[in-house]
Amino acid sequence: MGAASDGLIPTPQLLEELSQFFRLLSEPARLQLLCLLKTGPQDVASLIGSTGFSQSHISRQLSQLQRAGLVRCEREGTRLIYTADEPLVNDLCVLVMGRLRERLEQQLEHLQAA
Amino acid sequence: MGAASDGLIPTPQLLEELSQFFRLLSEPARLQLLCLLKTGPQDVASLIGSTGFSQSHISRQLSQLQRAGLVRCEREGTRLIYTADEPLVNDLCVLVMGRLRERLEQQLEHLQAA
DNA sequence: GGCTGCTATGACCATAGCCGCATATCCCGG
DNA sequence: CCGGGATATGCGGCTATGGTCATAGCAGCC
Repeated sequence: MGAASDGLIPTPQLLEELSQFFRLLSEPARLQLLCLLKTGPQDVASLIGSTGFSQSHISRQLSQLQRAGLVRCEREGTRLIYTADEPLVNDLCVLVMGRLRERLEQQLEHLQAA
Repeated sequence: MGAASDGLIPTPQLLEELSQFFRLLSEPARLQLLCLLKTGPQDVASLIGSTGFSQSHISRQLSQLQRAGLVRCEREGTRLIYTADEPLVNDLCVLVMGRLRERLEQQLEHLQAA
């Protein structure tokens, strides 16, 4: 399964868009923000407190995520409440985590065999 | 499904490993190599020809992919034949492509509605 | 309107990573 | 064991981006 697109070579544009998407997740700070927001909407102050990053940094990263549609925000008084708006990210992380786990197990048993 | 880990905040190490994995896919060159190899094993010369990149660049990228276990190689005479060794990558790409498609459709109908 | 607190942005530095050139290293075949 | 082709690696230039500081913009409240 998943074989529907096997054998197809993506166009350069698609390749670029795919890699740009993965690039968003390739930064620990952004991934952390997404994971924090996964647990529920939060305002910027909370995110700053949880991560320890500067306000400007948080703002930039959230902008990127918002432009990509991974996050959305709404005003609450003077604050902005951000919300993760893409279950796909979580699914991707779960898949990759499973893979990391498999690899560790393989390394472990390879070690025990030797 | 996939909801088993909702609400869990990854440790810094896990965050780092996840993002490192995504970083591998965040480079068009590497993603292209993976897509080319997805169609079947190839030797380095073919990859150079298909991509137009220099030999040293190809070699470096393949090294990275190999260290990550996404690719594996075996000798055939004097040449190295590389093989994509991870269906996960294709699955991830399919998921993201579906998401890109959805977004384009939304933009389209949003345009028509206006 | 002016003040206050929150968020976004411009300027800037430091670093990481891509990429090619030249060269070293390796491995097969003779 | 040696030669030649194939692959890996040291080096350097360049660009992109993470990260901070200072500051501008902006929305609400008195």
